[in-house]
Amino acid sequence: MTAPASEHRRQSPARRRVLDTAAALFYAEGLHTVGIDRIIAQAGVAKATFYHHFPAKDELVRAYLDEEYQRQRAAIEAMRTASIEPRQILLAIFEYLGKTGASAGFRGCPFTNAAAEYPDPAHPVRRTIAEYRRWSHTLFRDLLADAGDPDPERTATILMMLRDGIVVGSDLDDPNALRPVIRDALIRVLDGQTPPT
Amino acid sequence: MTAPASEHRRQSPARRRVLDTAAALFYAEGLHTVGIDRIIAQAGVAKATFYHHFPAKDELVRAYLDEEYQRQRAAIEAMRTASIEPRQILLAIFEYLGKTGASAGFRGCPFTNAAAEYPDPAHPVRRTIAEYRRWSHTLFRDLLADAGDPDPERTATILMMLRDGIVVGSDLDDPNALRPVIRDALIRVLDGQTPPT
DNA sequence: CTTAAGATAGACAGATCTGTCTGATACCGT
DNA sequence: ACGGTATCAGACAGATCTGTCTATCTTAAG
Repeated sequence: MTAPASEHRRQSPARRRVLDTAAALFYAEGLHTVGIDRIIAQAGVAKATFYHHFPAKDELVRAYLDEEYQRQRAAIEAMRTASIEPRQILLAIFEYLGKTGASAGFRGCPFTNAAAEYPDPAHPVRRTIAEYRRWSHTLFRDLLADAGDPDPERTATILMMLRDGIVVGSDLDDPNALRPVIRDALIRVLDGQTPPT
Repeated sequence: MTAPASEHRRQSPARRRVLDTAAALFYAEGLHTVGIDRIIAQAGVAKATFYHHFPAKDELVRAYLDEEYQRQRAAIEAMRTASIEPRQILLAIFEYLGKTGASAGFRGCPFTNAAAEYPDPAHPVRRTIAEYRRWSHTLFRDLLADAGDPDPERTATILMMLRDGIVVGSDLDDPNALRPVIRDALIRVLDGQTPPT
């Protein structure tokens, strides 16, 4: 009746502490600048314990990104099962982007930031990033299709651009100047259909 | 009649070689992963010479970004003095973004990539990035004003989002799928004015 | 010619980082 | 009660990184 061994591992408190500490440090300071020593010290975990749960640092980075991915997926899935209007979900997503972008400690997108430090597209970390981005694009496409967009694939690609732009801009420019423009931008993209050239 | 000492320094061939090598390596592999040793080895420059021209590695990073900034500025300035229609310049800029985004070795925006590795907004590297982004925004705003946009400030902010989104997407997704959508996105933003809520 | 500046090779210090290993302790299910 | 698993503390190896320093060589201006 107990959970299998792999499950034990996943829910180990030490592992949990490492993951939480790593998430905070990685996001705030970057992947290469934060060393294992600092993570385990702050998490209060022995080095052997860390390497018992993660075969290497890259695997911790992967786990950090994967958890963030699952977190976002769960939040969106909750909205979709709540049977909210697809267009309302889109508005809510972009409203949320603006809000968190202007919140304290915001430091851009964990995935694009990670990509900047892992150039090799074949690297496992990059594969996780690619997975996340495929999911995002598919999510936009499906919502747009439900909302009756005439070309969901194309509009979803534009929404990805908008999303990335908001996140980058909130980090590098004044997020409060950006915030009131987001809704406008979204509406231009959603309602401004392009006449065939 | 000779150039002043500081000018000598700037145009030193060794310095030039270091800067070129650093630019290639930094862009392709990241800032923290590329060490001084590798740069000077590949540039064929002695360590003492390097530290004669740059007080520290961060200063090299700054110089690398600053040079990219000046390069872009010069290219744009050339277009503007050629008295091309402002809207045509905007179209050309975004066309260019799509083209380079799909070219071999593309690895995203040097500035946003650098920001991911330098979290502290007060750091000189971040200041250079901020300067570049202010210039970009101002450029968009002025072009839009010339082109008769009813709210150049606001539309410029949206164009910044679009720009960042294209660059990120070209790096992390399929750039060839993105390319044919760019013009559409740009036109939706430029022509789709939002009715006052 | 003299002198100052640019350049070279490479050793060196000091810090840091990843990953391994030892040895001991606590806990938990069977 | 036993055996596996998680955990701890910390030493250790090996690599790497930044920045300094010595000692020598070339070059060009005055």
